[in-house]
Amino acid sequence: MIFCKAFCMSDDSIQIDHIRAQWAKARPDLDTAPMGLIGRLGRITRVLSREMEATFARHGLNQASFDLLATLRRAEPPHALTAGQLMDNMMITSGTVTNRINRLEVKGLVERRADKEDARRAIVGLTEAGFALIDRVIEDHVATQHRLTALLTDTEFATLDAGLAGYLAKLDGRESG
Amino acid sequence: MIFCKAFCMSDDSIQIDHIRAQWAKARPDLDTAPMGLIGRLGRITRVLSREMEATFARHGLNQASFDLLATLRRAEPPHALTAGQLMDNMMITSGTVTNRINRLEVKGLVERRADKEDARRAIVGLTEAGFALIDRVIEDHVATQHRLTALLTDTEFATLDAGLAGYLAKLDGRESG
DNA sequence: TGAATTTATCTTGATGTTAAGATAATGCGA
DNA sequence: TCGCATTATCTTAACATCAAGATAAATTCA
Repeated sequence: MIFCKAFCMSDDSIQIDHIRAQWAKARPDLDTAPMGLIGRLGRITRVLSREMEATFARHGLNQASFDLLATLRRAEPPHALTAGQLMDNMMITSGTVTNRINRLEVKGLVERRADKEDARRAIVGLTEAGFALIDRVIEDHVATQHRLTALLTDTEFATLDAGLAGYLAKLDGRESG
Repeated sequence: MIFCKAFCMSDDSIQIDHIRAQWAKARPDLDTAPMGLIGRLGRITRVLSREMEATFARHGLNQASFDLLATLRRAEPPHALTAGQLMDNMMITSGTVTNRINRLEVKGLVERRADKEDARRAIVGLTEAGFALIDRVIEDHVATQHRLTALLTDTEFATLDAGLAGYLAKLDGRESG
């Protein structure tokens, strides 16, 4: 066997509560209640990411390339941004931006256009093929996200979404707020 | 500027709701409500991960190496597991397990011991140094997690934790349930 | 016993990420 | 105008991850 549990995510995968029970034995002095919440957040994100990656893979993309194409697609026409703007939008380092652009440029999905105002910059825009592709992928992606959240009732969805929004606001507003 | 927004996570970082507003303009036919919930999940996980990585880094570790040491520490005495057991526990591929063990073996934090029952296996155990280190790190880690969840009131914490637990149960119980 | 199969782990090659530093264009102040 | 700090991007080196396949030991069963 090369790989199993990580794909199945089945019941016998190690559960968060089981991990907490192990810690309770090994280090009964520790209060691991936060570990429960944070662990579940990470586990859910992981499960969802895997499913979404599968959607991207059907179109020959991954999370990284989808992220860049989607960022360009939802930008104002003509759907083009500089590397710096992409860095800010996607919250990744400059080296990662360069790498992502390069991969997509090779595939003919984006192109670098000279910026007449500042020769240091290149404007990265969707090619015709890139625009057509991301417009198909985003529909598939939204459908996948619907499927993944359809497990929740409307009330559960609203409660969870509100709880997450509140927590994110508090996390974001710590230093700068 | 090499890197800013991704570290600050300040108010001017691109917000989930802003992304949804962009999509509403670019593709008004799409219902992006699920994107809000899933996006916030991912964003929160990312913020928390970054803070926890900082804790690990203070001890010369990262998420990957902490994960392996912690898995061994909370296992039954003598705190040793085979590569396959580590693979199941950490939900990673066999190659990743090998790589993680190698890194920690070089650092003298874990050691491979021969398994008399099955020569294909090696039993991976904490060294004295590894045991002492993870026992210090886990305290720091738990403190970090407390700090990160202390932003929530008791009620908010309980509501969010219950919502996450319910969602995770539904995600896990799809195929196999 | 001996061949075929299964199991456990490791190796390889590709991709993605970051931090740090290199490269090169811009623009400000003297 | 010239020099220098700033800005924008790219390059490099190190590391993490996975899928696929290689290696080697154990097990099955004829």
